Order: sequence, then structure tokens, then C-alpha cells
Amino acid sequence: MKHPKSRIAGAAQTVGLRKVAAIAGVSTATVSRAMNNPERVSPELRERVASVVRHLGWIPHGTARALATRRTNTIGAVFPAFTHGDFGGTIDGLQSEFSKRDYTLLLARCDYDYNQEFHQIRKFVERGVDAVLMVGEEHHHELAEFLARTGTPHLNMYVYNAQKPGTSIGPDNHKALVRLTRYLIGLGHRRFGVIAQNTTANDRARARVQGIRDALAEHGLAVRPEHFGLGGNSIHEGRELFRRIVDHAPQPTAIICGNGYLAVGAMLESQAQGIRVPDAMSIAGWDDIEIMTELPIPITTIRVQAEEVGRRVGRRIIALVEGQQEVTEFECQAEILVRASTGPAPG
Amino acid sequence: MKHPKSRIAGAAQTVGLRKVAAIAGVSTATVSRAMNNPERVSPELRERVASVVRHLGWIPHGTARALATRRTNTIGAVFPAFTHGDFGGTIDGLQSEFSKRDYTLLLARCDYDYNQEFHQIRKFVERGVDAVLMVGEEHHHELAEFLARTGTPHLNMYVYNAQKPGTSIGPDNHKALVRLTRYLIGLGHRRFGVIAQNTTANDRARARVQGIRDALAEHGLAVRPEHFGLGGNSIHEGRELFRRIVDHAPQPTAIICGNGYLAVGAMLESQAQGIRVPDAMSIAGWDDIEIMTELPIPITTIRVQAEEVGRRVGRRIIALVEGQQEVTEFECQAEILVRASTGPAPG
DNA sequence: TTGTAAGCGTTATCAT
DNA sequence: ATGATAACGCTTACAA
Repeated sequence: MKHPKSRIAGAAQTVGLRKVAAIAGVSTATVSRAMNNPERVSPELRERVASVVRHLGWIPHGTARALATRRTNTIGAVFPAFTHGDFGGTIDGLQSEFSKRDYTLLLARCDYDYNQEFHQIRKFVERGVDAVLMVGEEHHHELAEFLARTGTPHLNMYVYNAQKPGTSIGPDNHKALVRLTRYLIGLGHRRFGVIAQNTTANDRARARVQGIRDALAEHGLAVRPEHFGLGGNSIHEGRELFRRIVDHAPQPTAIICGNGYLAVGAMLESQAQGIRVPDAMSIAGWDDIEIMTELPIPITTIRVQAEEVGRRVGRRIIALVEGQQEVTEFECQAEILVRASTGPAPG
Repeated sequence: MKHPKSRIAGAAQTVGLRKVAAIAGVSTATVSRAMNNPERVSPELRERVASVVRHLGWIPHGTARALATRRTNTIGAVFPAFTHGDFGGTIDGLQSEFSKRDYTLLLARCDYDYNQEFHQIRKFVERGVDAVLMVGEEHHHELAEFLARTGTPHLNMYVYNAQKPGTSIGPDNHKALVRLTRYLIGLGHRRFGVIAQNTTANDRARARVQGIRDALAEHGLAVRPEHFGLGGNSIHEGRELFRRIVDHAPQPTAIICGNGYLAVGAMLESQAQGIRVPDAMSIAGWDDIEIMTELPIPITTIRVQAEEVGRRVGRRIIALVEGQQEVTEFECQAEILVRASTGPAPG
């Protein structure tokens, strides 16, 4: 481009495959093979090449490699947020699985917005990722068609849908909350409060709320509108919504929270208001964040092994990219951890 | 490769630049220009090309583009952890700055290990990132030479070193703790406890501890070995180290913690032990995590605007990559937030 | 086992 | 303003 005439076929200007080949006195093909398929090269040449590579400090040009192989060994993942819930653990799990197989994780955040999610995924595909990972199974309405058209392998995380096996890996959010609610009903609770996570662009949160409603309906029960609050991911909101809910008599005897911080907020506010937990009020959450066990009254919650989700997703998506058969369990367990914050209904 | 003979010069097989050009009846150069420098193409052709692109749903092949331009528009950042401290906020700041300029953020975690950090950076460079970002200014001993040899622009985050202007952006960790310690000394405290963050591969933590020691030395004071503990990032460790420290009489009257979770642990344990804060004991931390203000006794701490660090780093590294002049303030403020957990020394 | 050379899908130079 | 074509640095089919 700059010196088109100075580039004689085979001549080596920059430190690249050609130069290595020239100095080692072999062809570029041999160098390439020595790097990628050492067993196909005679020990002698292999060593000679390795030595030259070391000496020159040559770093293979990944972009050129990607262009030639049509693979980038890169997988993109879009998360609603990096710090919420246990996404951090999942990212760790993904990375550990990827680094084993020499894949790189490309991360993006969409802030619970399907447009942003779609945008980030388009960027990923333009950048040439081999596959994309997303949270949840509900997305921008054009996404499915886009992924199909571009032939991009993909996987949904944090959801389990028995109807569509293989499309997602995660817990059954609905079932988990059915079980938690039944457990509380079993303790005699009849009036429930819910501090749910905002359900906009969050099908997991929606499924959990539906699980609560369905379990209550089994007993002819429902959450009163004034005992239902929507919040984000903060202790502060948990406090505020708790306060609003207990303001409306008859108070619920049990409050289920959509995530760990909301639950911590509810717990701290109950303390501040002198509402005894669990004697007068049971509190349960979702996600097992450390503070839940360190407060004076540990909080009953549901734990999903976030890192294990990441590892399974990692293995599965690599298998998808490489066209291998792989047996993965798609459903991840959501375990109820019963702690001191829940107990028999008062009276 | 598969059908080498079937590829006649200019013929278009897959949906690519060639096909778009062929259908639009222009050259590939014109299509490329229409996409990247629309102003250099006549409005008529520009529209014709755009229409064909839309119709075919062509997605430019980023890898090929990167090979031709020698730029990937990708910047890699290695963090010790994604969830510790306020790294999440910094990542947000980076992303917001990058997305404005069409850069993509490649993220990796090194788990407070210089070998892993070096490894991840090598991977980044192989994959063709335009620049790399790291946390701290101490790294693997070969890293500097590697970055110089490969000509990779780079920047350290979360540190400020007046000696080496332009190499890093962040707070002056040492100075911040000198100030915090002086403030406590000013309250009459003379016996100090320290629950420090592990200082292995963490020069920020080390600088902070040194700041404490230096400020104490100004008054002829020092931390007794039995009042010094090293921990990670958990409430649990904070509790344990607090317990160990107050076990050794004479108890310190003030304890400084290396991060938010350690401080929360110290606070919860002091409550559990019935040690009144701040009357009998002052507690201060680093990082302003939400729980610190929501506990019954809010915790005095130091806040660094993490997202602002990310934004500044983002702007600066893009300027470095694009060879622009750019005026950035390299030092970020570390603000002491005085809350109820610190007060005059007892007696 | 090793070499030759086409090809990956763009960009950019140079000529028109 | 547009077009023809070399070049980007590798991999790989095919030939030897």
C-alpha cells in the first residue's frame, strides 16, 4: 500500500510469518504447520522454527489468522449489568472454561434494554465473534431472524425452558418461586407481600413473580396490589418498598423479594421499624449474596450456582461452535436456603 | 480453497463487498468509500449502494477490515476482578466512552496475579487490540518491554503517580490514606488497627497501607503487629480480623479497613461484640458501597468516582491510539466521606 | 514431510 | 468522482 513496488513476492519486510520462514529456511506453510499442527512437521524443522520464532519474538497476527480460518475464537456475551445478581460469578465460569480452550470472552452490557442488547450483538457479529451469549430468552423482535440469517450460534443464560431444550441453560425461575412460595404457605402464611425486581426486559423476574402468583392461586390466594412493589437492585429501594407495603393493613406476614439487595433492604427496614423477623414477618429473597448471611438475622434465599451456569454455558457454546456432540444438563438447580428470616406465620 | 478454480476475478460468491458492488453496478472501492467516507461519493451512487446494502443485509466483515486497516477498534482491559471495589463502575465508564467512538471493550480478569495479567495481555495483543488497560502500575517484569516492543499503547488505571505523568489515571492512594489517618489522629486517636487488603499484586493496597504508616509516623505512632491484619474482599474476613485485633489489649480506638466489605465486616462484628461505634471504636473504610450507608451506623469511607475514572481512561486511551493531543487530568479525587462510624477517641 | 500459491474480504493507492 | 488491483498476514488444498 505504501510501498507497493518494494514488496517483492516472498520478500519479508516486517516480522511476520514470511520473515520467520525466510530465516528458518523453510516455507511459510511449514512455519504455520509448526505452530498449529506441530505433529505434522518433522522434529528437526519444528525445533528450528520454534527457535527462530523465539528469537524474533514473533507474535502471530490473530486478525490475519481469523480471516484465513474464518474463526476468531472469540465469543461475545451481553449482560444486563455486570454487578447485579451473580453475573460476576457466571463471567468467571465462562472465562475459566474459555481459557482452557483458547477462546476469548467479549463482554458487553445492555442495561436491561433490548435495543441495546440487539445493538451490541450486531457489533459482535460485525467484529466476527464465533457465537453470542445472552441473558434471558426474550429479546429484540428482530434478533432471532438476525442470528439465523448470519448463522451465529447462540445460547440464552439464566433461564430454563423445557419447551425449547438446548436453547438455554439456567434455573427454572418459575418453578423455583413456586417452591419457595409453597414452603411459606406450608408455614401458615396467607397474606403475602412481594418486592419484585423490575420486570421490564427481564423475563427471569417476570417468571419468578408468576411463580409466586401461581403457587398462591393453588390455595385461592393472591397478592393485594398495595402489597406488591417493583424495584431495582438496591438496598434503598428494598427499604422504601418494604415501608410502603407494611403501611397497608392488614400487613402481610411474609414478603418475598426479587433479589438480594431488595431483601437486605427489607430486612434492615424491618429492624428499623421494630418489626420482629421472623416472628411477626418472614422475609425471603433471591440470590445468595454474602451480606445475607452476615446480618444479625440471616436471610432465607434461593441460590443458583452462578459459576456453574457459566461453566456449562461455556462448554456448550464451544461445542456448538466446533460442531461437536456434547451432553449438557440444561437445567441448573435453584436451591432454597432456609435461614432464620422465615418462620411460621404469626397467630 | 474449496473451489479455487471457480473464483474468477471480481466474481461474487458470498454476500460481501464484491456482491454489493456487482449488484449496484459499481466497483468495490466505491462501496467501501460509500460506507466509510460517504462524502467522497456522489449522492446518487451513495444512495444506490446504501439501498443494495440494505436489501442484501450485508454485514461488513470486521476481520477483513481490520487486516486491511491494521486497526481493530478494540481495546483490551485486564481487571484483577470484576466485582471487587468499584471496577464495575469503571467498566461502565469505559464502555460509555468507547461506544461513542465505536470502540469495543475486551475484558479479562487476572485474579490479582501478574502472570495471568501478562498472559491475558499477550492474548489481547495477538488478537490485535489497539491498546491495553491495566489496573495498578506494578506488573509482570517483562510486560513493559513487551508493550514497548509491540508498540502497544497502554494506560494504568486506579493509580496516580506524579513522577510519571501520563502513564496512569486514578486517585493518589497514598495521599488519600495519609489524609484519612490525619483526620483520625486529629480526633485524638493514638492506637490504630488496620484491616488491610491483601497487598500481593496490589500496589494500590500497598500504597494505602503505607499512607497510614507514614501519617502515623508523623506523630511518632505505628500500628502494632497484632493490630494489623490482611484480608481479601469479604465481610466474613472483616469480622474475623476485627475479632482478632480487638482481642489484643490495649485495643486500638480506630480501625481502618482496606475495602468496603472488610469495613462492613468490622462494623457488624463490633455490633455483635457490643463494642460501641464510634464511642469506643471508630471504623473507616475504602470504597463507597451502598451497604455502608444503610447499616444502622453508616461507615466513614473514601470515595473515588469510579465511573469518572473509566471515562477519563477511555478518552485518554482513544487519544493515544488515534495519535491526538488530549488534555486529561490524571489525578482523580479521593473524597473522604465522614459518617457516624468515626468520632473522637474515647477517654 | 515439505513447498507453492490461491484465497480469506476488506482498504487504499494510483490512474483515469 | 470512480475504477482496477495490490496488499494486509495468515491458512490450506494440492502438488511434489
